[in-house]
Order: sequence, then structure tokens, then C-alpha cells
Amino acid sequence: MTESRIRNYGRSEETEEATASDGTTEETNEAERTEADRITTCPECDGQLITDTEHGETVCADCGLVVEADSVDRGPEWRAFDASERDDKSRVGAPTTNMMHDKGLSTNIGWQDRDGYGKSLSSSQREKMQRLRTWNERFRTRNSKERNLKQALGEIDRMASALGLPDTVRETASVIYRRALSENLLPGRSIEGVATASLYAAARQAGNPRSLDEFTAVSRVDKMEHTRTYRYVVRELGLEVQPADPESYVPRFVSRLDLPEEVERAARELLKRAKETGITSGKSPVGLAASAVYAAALLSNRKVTQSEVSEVADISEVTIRNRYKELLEAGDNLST
DNA sequence: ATGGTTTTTACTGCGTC
DNA sequence: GACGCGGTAAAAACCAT
Repeated sequence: MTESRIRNYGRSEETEEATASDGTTEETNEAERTEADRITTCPECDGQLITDTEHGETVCADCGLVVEADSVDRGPEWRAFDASERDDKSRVGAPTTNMMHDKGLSTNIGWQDRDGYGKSLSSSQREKMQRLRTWNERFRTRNSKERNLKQALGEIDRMASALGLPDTVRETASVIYRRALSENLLPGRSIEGVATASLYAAARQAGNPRSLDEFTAVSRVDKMEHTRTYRYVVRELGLEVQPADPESYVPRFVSRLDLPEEVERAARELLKRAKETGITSGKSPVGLAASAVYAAALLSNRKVTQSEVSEVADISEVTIRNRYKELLEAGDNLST
């Protein structure tokens, strides 16, 4: 952002000098020009700037000065001269999504009893549409696999919302679930279990992990079944899931404790050093993150009690005590 | 199933407000 | 006296074998 601003400044100065030589320009105060008025007004005559997308230029409406040239045209590469032509030439539609069992590609008949112009339908038309809707729905979720998927994806969506996981994670989870389904991993396992496992794996792959406890809080399956199916799915599908990085828990703990960004940085620093000394191996990532946050808060003189941290991290105070001592020691050893 | 490691639970003592 | 903190021992959970 700053880069391009500097470049633009340079260009407008050049143009100024060029026009100043023919004596038409008054002095402009260089120092007073801020980034705010760069965008809207002409540096030359303070006229309104207009963007010419056809030629990729930003020009002054009054004096015609080209302020910015060769900008990137983000529009389509074809031209259309009226609305119908635009519709014909457009090659895009709604994106397909793995979050719906049919990838969002099947027909969906609207529930409003209105025609294309927004007018209400006659009663006979309404009945007809209702029958169509019924059959459309029946065909759409015809076989058991489809119904299975539908339920699982609903489940994934519900849990992801409850855990505050972004759409990208839901997408990944859906893909994993689809693979599990197509490889026949489902028989003998519950839909909820596999759905939970898929989401758990997706969240970890995305570097946005949630702890097992957080999952058991929102999932319909208990912890044991969850971990069992998770391991099973990972093994059968050959998923590559690295151990959760403690750092990825830090931001959430920090924000839940209302701590400043400075603490977050310090916590990350502590974790980095701990990783270098190798004391992190085998220890629970959540516990490490929680302890790092506690230690960082302590170092920056912010009052946070161990019990508060243990509360938001769902980790025992004892673990925090043990870990944070180690973290501080590791930090000392490296810095000296 | 088992043994080793880590985490949790429960309890106690110390200092401070 | 309540609270925060530190420590300990035993139980429980976890993981690889």
C-alpha cells in the first residue's frame, strides 16, 4: 500500500515539473499534500478525478492530467453492448460448494408463490408448484448416500458455527467427509462421529485447531468415540495432520482474557524459544499456549490469575504452573 | 494389555490485602 | 479470612508398543 503511494507521488511530481516549464502552473505545497487528497482531487488544479477503466487511467476531469496509468483492469476480457449480450457472454454462475450435499448444483424451487415478475400465483398454479417442490425434494435426496451426506453436512455446519470456524474449514471438512463416504468408511460408525472427526481434522489442517474438549462440548458424540473415529479416518484416508501448533491457540486465549496485542507477541516469542530448546515435545499444545499467555501477561505486568487462564483454556492450574516455569527458564537460557 | 509419560485432582502451606 | 500462588502425591488419562 505504502509502496504504491510513494510511486504515485513520484509520478505526479514529474508531471508537475513538466507542465511547470511552460509557465501555466502555480506553486503546489509539497509538504501539505497527504494521502487523503491524493485519491480524490487533481494535484494540478484540484479538479475531480475520474477513473477511466477502458484505458486503465485515472484522469482529472478538469485539466485532463493523467494521474495514474496502466492500472489493472479487473473486469471481464469481453465486451457487451447491452444487458442480454452481457448475460450471454458471462461465463460465471454461483460457485459450487462442497458444503451442500449436491454442491449447490441442483434445482431449488423457491418457496414464495410468486412468478418471475413477483406476482402471486393462482391457486391452481400454487398447488402445482407445491407438488413440484415435493417431488423435486424427493428426487434430490433420493438414495441413502445423499441423505447421509445431507445430514452430515448439516451437522458439520452446526458444529462449525458453534466453534466459530470459518467457511474454508467447513469446505475442507465437507471434502474429507465426502472422501470418507466414497471409501466406505461409514459402515459401523455413526454419521455424527465421522462428521465430527472430519471437522476436527479440517480445523487442524487449517491451522485453526479447536481442542478435543471444545469439540465434545458441541458434538453429539463423546470424546472416546470422537478420537477413535478421528484416528480411523486419518489413517484410512491418509490425511496429513501435523500436531497442533501451540501458537495457534494464543490469539483466542489472549482475546478472551482481554489482553493487549503486546502480550500475544510475547507469548509467541516464549513459545518459539521453547520450541528451540525442545521442551515442548510431548506436552499438550493447549497447556503450552495457556502457560505462554500467562507468562507473557506476567512479564508485561498485566494482572491475570492462573485460574482465569485455566478457565478460558480449559486446562488445570497445575499444568500452567509447571509449563510456565519451563517456558521462562527456556527463555532465560537462550537469551544469556 | 502394559508401562511410561503427562495431566488432573485434591490438599496443604505461605504471603498479602 | 479470602485469595493468589507454589508445591506434592496419588489417580486418571493418554500413547506407543
